[in-house]
Amino acid sequence: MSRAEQRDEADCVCSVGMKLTWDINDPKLPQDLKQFDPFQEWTDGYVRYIYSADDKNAQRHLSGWAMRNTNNHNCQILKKSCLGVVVCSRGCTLADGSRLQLRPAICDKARQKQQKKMCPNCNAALELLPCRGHSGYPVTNFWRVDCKAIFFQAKGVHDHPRPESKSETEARRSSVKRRVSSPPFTPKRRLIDALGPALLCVEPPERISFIEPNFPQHYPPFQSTESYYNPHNALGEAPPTLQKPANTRLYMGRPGYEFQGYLTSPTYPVTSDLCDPRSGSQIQVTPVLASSSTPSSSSAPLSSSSSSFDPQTKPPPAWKELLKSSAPYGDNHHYYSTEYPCRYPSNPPGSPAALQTIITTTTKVNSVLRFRQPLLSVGEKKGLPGCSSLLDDASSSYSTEVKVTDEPGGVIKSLSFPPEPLQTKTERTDGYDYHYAYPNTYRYDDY
DNA sequence: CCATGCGGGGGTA
DNA sequence: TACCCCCGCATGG
Repeated sequence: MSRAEQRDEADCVCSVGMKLTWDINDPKLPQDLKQFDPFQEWTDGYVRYIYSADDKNAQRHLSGWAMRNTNNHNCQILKKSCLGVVVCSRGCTLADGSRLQLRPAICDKARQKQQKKMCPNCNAALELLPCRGHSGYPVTNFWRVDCKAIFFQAKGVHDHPRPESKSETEARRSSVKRRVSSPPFTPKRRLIDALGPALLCVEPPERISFIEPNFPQHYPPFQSTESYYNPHNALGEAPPTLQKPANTRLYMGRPGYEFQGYLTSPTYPVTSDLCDPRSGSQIQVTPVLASSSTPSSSSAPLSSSSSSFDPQTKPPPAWKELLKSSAPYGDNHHYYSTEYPCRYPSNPPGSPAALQTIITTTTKVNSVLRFRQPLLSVGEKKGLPGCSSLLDDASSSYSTEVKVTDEPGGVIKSLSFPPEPLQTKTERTDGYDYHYAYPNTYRYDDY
């Protein structure tokens, strides 16, 4: 790599994964990686990240979104699809103005059970708002392990609010256990019973820590490019700097049909992604974050926010495209499907979204891989956990140069998302029911 | 209990 | 053949 390229890379405020051109299905993934991306908890959009194989969160295939394992019949690539978010079917507003946004249980049975419960606030039924962010199908995340790296690729743009994060859910769960075992019955107990661990967010934010220190719950005032690209970031000993782009992003409403800037749970840092093309409205954030949110910072190393540096990471509303009513969940969700603004975004013809759908295949990649790379050791078992790399034999290192080809990766790379103005005005027609404007997630503070 | 993974298998285009 | 989803099983916290 030339010096110029190195510099370029250093200056480029872009994730490592997105800088390289690759697709999760490629026979050969980039090799000799020198940098890794810090773990991203809330990925959204058609993004790619490359984590260190030592990154525990990556090893666990973690995601803030409730993702469930999906069988793609390919042991090399783990595929997970988004379950959406559980909300009050009535869309009631909690005392603090927030709304209920529970994390769908991953386990099918647990989820069914969960949905039978009532909204602790208005006693209405709870409803699962499915994700249809990927051409009508749930957003999918793909994980693939290569000896020294864990490749992550996401396809689709979540068209629903964020559920509480896994850590929050767990924190509450444990919290519930503690309480349930002591006090007999209190008004609050009712809520607990109603939602199980889901609504007991009584723990102070501090308690809700992520598996790794990498998850800044408190955002430091600044982050240098160095820290961002520091491989150690992904190793668990991350410096206390802002480095979780997606994670720090407030799920801002999308222009035209946003959730009116619904935020994630109160425990999340108040940061916004003003550079998010989808963020039509802007939020005033703390000076700290504001600094990394100014338009000019989109190219500044100060912010590691993927949302601010990578257009592909934050595709414009157009991405919500194809959420045609004919989609899988088309009718069931009268409420959401017909009124939920994000369900009906406009999608300019030939939008990246449309193109992207072209590269979403993963199933049975083995066969593909075999075709493309005879040397591939198909016999390899379980690529993910270990270092089963199917690339062991790939003596030649993968070119890290952008290859503009007809390959999936090439397509991605060549894509340039339409500037947000394009759809800043879509469908927020009058009829829009703001029931689903999520100013916040629920918060339980009637203690 | 429930999160996760795995893999068989059905349905559809 | 590609891709989606469901289901049961096993494991582990």
